[in-house]
Amino acid sequence: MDPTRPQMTLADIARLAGVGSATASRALNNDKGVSAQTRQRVLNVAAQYSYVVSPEAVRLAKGKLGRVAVVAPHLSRWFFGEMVEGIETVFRDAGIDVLLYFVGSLEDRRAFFEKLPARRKVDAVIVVGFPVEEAERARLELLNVNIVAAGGQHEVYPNVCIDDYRAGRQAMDHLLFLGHRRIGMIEAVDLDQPTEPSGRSSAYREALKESKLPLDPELVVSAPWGGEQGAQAMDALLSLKTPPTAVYAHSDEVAVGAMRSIRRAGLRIPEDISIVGIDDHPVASLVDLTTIRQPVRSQGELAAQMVLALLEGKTLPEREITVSTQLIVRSTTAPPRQDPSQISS
Amino acid sequence: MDPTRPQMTLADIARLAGVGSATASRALNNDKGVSAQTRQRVLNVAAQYSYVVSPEAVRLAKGKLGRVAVVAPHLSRWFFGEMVEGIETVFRDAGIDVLLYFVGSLEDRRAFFEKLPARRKVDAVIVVGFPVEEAERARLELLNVNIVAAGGQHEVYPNVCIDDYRAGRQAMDHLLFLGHRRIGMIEAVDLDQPTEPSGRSSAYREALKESKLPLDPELVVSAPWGGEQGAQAMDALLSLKTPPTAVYAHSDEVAVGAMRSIRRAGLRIPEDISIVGIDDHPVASLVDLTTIRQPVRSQGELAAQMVLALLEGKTLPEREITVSTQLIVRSTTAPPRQDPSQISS
DNA sequence: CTGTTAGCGCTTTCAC
DNA sequence: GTGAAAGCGCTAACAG
Repeated sequence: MDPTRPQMTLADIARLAGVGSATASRALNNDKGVSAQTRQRVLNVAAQYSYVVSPEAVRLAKGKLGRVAVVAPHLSRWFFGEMVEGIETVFRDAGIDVLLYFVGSLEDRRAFFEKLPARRKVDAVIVVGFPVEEAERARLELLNVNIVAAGGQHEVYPNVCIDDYRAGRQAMDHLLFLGHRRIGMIEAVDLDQPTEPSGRSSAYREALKESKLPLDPELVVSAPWGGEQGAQAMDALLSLKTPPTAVYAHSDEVAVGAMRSIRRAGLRIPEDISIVGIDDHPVASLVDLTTIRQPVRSQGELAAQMVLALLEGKTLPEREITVSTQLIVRSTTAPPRQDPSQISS
Repeated sequence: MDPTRPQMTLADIARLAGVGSATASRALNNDKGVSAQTRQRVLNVAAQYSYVVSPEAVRLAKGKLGRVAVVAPHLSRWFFGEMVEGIETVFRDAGIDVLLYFVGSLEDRRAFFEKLPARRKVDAVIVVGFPVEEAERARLELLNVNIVAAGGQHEVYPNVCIDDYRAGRQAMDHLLFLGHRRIGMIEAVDLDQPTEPSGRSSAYREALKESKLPLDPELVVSAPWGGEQGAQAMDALLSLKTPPTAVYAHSDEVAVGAMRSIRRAGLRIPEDISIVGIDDHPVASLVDLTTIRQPVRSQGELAAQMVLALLEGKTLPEREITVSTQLIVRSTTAPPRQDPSQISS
């Protein structure tokens, strides 16, 4: 418990084993050029004193850090936690340490890119779930290391993500196929982070256009990620003269919030209103929410593997990996009750 | 992007500024004993080349790591993510780096304590949300650093957590006050981690005893944390000859799963069955779940602050901080419909 | 105030 | 095969 650690040094071990420190080093590192005998002797002594090398010194001496930074704007939300789990697992197995940087607020984020606390501490960085801005990229350059994006698509860096447009279309096409003609959308935005126009939004417009349906602006509302916000957004939709018969939410968390609003308004799901989300968050199956599933943990794993490859000096076979999404039909979607044309006419 | 970073060294800056490296060091570190002029000159040169010190070298030289390890068995679950957010925030503000170790499976956990990857890399470690076992404690000793437990009560290490017994009693007393006499409990266990008997369970027994109610073993079921598991456990409870009129779940996630089972069984909440959870997970308010709220993020912050204090050599005013919990009544609990005495008689 | 000189603990030539 | 010695980049005495 003594913070001032009186650790043994390589030199100690070497002396105890009766060899030079160079030999001790070689023995401990499994380097070749040491007789089996000598090596064993060193190993024994090391074990006896439960000696471990000082990672700091090793790094100083060989110039490699063996560490990577993971930067995430959230940790308590399932998507991000799951992503980080995937990342950590891969790096741990590769013997690389993960330095975690949580940039929850805009302020945190600014501070991170301004101060670059990871400078000279990591061999690479993975940004999780948010698009890096122009100015931030310039700062990141200073790190002079490889950057990979996970879950927040990015043209500039190698990345792994889903096809947001496609996911959105899967959701919309499902609703359209069921016969819905008046569909609302709850766009997710992140108040604490700069948001870029998402394929999830354009999917809505394109789908309507292809179905020759009008784009009614009042059917589109924005809400920060999160259930409560989704609930509020839904309230707005419900207060319209002609509420939608179905709602497409950008995330399950938002969708679940919306469901509460619908129920509180005395309406039934899916009889009166259908709703579909994106993610297949664990809660989705618990509330029987129809959704578009995306594999999150594997996105994290893939991103970490990309970093590993980059670190080994390999060239990535593909700078961009898109993992596929899948419609999961549960019980929050059904055909509209009455012919929507009657409503609008 | 070149992994072989041709960084400038302190010596370079010193030469460029026309001073000795010691002076340069002092200037950069804001140490006193440097004339404003000289300091400015050094600072200018450093800025010009956007120089930053090598943390590795600094640490080697001064023997402090400035890093702490956070060990968590989950990251994708709200409780853990929230906890880590709190921890990270405090350490970041203190200029300390967080090394993240995710020990999701029993195997990971064993490997962590066996290999102690954090050895000589951190000044302290925070274990999040799980009790450290005897044997593991012995291994941890080898790290020779301060250990603090967050969210998983622990008699051995300084820690911050809630009073599980009290939380359980708040839940049980609420149900009893409403008039329930036949109350089921869904105990949470962690299959992937060794579980210790929880105050949340004894609270159930004590509450019944105090109310002079019988302890019916079939009313107690165990389930791993998680909604699906909670749902299954609830199914078991529903299949009893005389199902409970109320259920006390050890966590909200489990409770939400249970709610699905209840609804699928065609029963209404709270008319037919009441249910209460623990946590006040974000989803709780979305499904109007009555629960016992615990402040999670602040537990993380407090734990980190304890570490900070320990690192400064201070003695902790209290080795154990208990944060309080609070009953949040929403709409999943109500008095039982019929006099329970009629059922049991 | 500032420069010189040792290390910090390990890896890595380069001789032996 | 093995050891001696020179760093890796910085900090911390110790002189000036």
